[in-house]
Amino acid sequence: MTPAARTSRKPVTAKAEVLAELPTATALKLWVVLARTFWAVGEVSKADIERHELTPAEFAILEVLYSKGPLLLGEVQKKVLVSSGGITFLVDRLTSRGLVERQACPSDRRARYAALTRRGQKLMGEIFPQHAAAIRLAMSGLGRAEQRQATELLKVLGKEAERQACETPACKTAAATTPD
Amino acid sequence: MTPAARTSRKPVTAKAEVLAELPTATALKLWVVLARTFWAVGEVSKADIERHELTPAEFAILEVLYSKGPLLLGEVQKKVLVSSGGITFLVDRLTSRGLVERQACPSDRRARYAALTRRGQKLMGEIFPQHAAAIRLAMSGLGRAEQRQATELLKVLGKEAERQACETPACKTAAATTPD
DNA sequence: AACTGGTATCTCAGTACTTAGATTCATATA
DNA sequence: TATATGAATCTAAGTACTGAGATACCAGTT
Repeated sequence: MTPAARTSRKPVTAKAEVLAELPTATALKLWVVLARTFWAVGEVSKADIERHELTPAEFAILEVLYSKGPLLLGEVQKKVLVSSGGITFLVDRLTSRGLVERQACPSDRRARYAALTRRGQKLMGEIFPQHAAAIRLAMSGLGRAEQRQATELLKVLGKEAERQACETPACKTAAATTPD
Repeated sequence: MTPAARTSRKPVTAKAEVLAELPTATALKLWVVLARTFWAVGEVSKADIERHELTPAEFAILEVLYSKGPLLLGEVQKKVLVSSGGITFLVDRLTSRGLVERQACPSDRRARYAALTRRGQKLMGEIFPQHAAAIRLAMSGLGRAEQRQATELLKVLGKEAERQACETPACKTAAATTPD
């Protein structure tokens, strides 16, 4: 095909179709769909969490402590993606409800562990399976193989975006957390 | 293969590997990666938006008005995923900055349009292309074909999750918006 | 030992929203 | 027409955080 032939067969497409071919439009569309999908799943998740009088951020803390055991506050912060003042505030509130407690770190007197209390353990033992089932249902639009495929794509996407986000001066959170 | 043979060849895998095979674990992992990726891209987006003294929600309103033209407040609300009080508040603030104005709706005296002012148009004409480029860069971990694939998967995922989210009594926003 | 730079947590004022309810109007039904 | 139901927006009070700075500590250098 000659260059002339290529340019001359320029199709009569709608403006939107042409735009959809452009790299920027492809990226913007993915961003919109990503945001919307996150929102939708988040709403389902939130509806389940609110039954227990917890905010999503509080639940995220309980969840990570439940699955990983005691963690330094800074580690929790990176996992749940809140500000430094945020974990202090959230852990305070969970502590006042008797679900979480702080523990001293032997090797570093600045640092403190957050850990589930026995009551927190018991609570999560009851509500985590329900919550996991709700998430599983929320994800049921995709089969398992598709879910894994989506996970892989998002992981690659997120890794590069995270790199960019953290090279800006303002990024204090989440710097080097391997999402496993 | 007899049932006995199937059970007897039970492999000696690590606990995590076994869990990764379970449907619930697959879904939970996707949820975590989805949240983290959304956060990372959102941080990049936010960093760009804040250069213009705008919040992400404010920018989202400007963006949708810029690309779609005047829209009823309720339509804007569904697009940018905030509460009903939220758009009133946000449009008020954008109005006070001279970027947006309200217009009467001829066919329904309850309803009002939000529209960009000339100043808002001008502003978006300058900053939207920059922002689009930033998003494109944030998405550059994936090639274009992969981005389209991710978009398709997320669309299907989001559609089902949105259906579930909106069947709960608390869902007031976003009910029937086709993300185009 | 004193100093420097860096890190972990905390404090607190500020803010961007949310939630619940009120208001105004539209639409359908009797 | 009257009434009921529901939708679109607004109001006001409340809340879950954020961001910037303070404090306490660690680790390496002089």
